[in-house]
Amino acid sequence: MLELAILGLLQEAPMHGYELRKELAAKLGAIRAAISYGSLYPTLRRLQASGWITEAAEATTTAEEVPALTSRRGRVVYKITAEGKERFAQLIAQTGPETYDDTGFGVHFAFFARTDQATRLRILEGRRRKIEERREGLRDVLGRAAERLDAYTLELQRHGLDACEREVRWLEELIANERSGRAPTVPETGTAGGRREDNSPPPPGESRTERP
Amino acid sequence: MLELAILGLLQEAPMHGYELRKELAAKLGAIRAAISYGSLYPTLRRLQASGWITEAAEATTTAEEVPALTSRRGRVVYKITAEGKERFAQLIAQTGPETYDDTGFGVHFAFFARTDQATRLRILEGRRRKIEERREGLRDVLGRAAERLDAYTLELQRHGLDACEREVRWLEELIANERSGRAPTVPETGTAGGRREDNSPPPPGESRTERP
DNA sequence: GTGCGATGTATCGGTCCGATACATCGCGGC
DNA sequence: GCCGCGATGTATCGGACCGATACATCGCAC
Repeated sequence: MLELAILGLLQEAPMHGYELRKELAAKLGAIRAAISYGSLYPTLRRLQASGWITEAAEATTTAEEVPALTSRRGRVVYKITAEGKERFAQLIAQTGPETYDDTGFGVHFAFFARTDQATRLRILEGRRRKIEERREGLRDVLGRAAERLDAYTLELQRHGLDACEREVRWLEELIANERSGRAPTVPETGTAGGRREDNSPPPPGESRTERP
Repeated sequence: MLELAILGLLQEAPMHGYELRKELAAKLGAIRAAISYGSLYPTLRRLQASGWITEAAEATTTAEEVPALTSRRGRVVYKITAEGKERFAQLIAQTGPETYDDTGFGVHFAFFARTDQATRLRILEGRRRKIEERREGLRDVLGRAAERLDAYTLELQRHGLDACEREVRWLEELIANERSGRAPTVPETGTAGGRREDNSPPPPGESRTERP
């Protein structure tokens, strides 16, 4: 998952570790906290070893004129390679069971703008199926095993069930929208005043600036 | 976290691994999928080594009369010890940062019936604080960085924000209820004579919207 | 000029997951 | 009778990811 996320972000711009972490937090803030360096750096190393990213060390203008007694550890900027882009395309289109858990789905969804429509639909439906199963499980417990559980546990299940139902509805909307060939339209989320209504959909194929 | 959950479940009744996993799934179904055996068995081993649980091997009536050519691997029933109960009491009352993340909060909440009111309040408020912070982060991104992100990413954030707002409201309700409610204190069931009877825990959110 | 918070790279131990293996049990179908 | 098959049941292994920690630089306020 981390691998996919990093490759996706580096596709937008070269970055160093710290930056990557922040961008990741901004992009995935809805589904998980900031990623740990204990995962980030080893993964970067692995990606580099696989040839999917390269190190583009900071252009310390007029570089080694400064002897640097303490071997200055400059920040390391990473950049995706052509192979890396291929790898990303492969990972983003390939779905497995892990694609539908909370984190996996979140990461895939965050890069939907770079995903073809058929895959988007497949992922949304897979996610919906999974959440529906969770929902059924919770209904079962609340129905059949209710008297075995205390009030707090029951309340937890109820809250979870509510979240499931809500997510299914959200997914239904997205799926319908996807089928009709449009990007997500903004449903009335109670809050939020004037959000720009013209969220011009990212046309299935992305139209981002290629290679800055 | 797993340790706490296992100790809590075994406090209700002795169980073997498989059963433990199912009960865990039923009790925590709202927050996480079934726990993996790759975590469960090593943890059971650790708990046993620490003296918090003991192995109460199946009461194979008239035991070793059967030679058992293939050394029959019976199921292993675990039972909490007095030290284990102490350990549980300590873990359930002690709060750290991990108490407020999704899993940690879920596990603590699931055992609220065995938690004193002051701790319950502390945990609920800590969780609320954490979710409020997440909410602010999402609002920031949606407000300040909106044009940097594509429509899908924004939609993800909106959905996350919605979930945060909803959870905060849920927590507010629980907190209000806690402050005005009476303390339940559930004694041990199963083991030893349960002296005090009928403690109907507080109705956490009895005023929910209708549910089938 | 000094402390201090943000930026920045890196490692280590530990928790938990997913895949896999293997054995027993009850039951329906042939 | 017996055969397969799904549920029950215990167990291990490699890998992903986290949290704590360490250490270094930079800009800026006091």
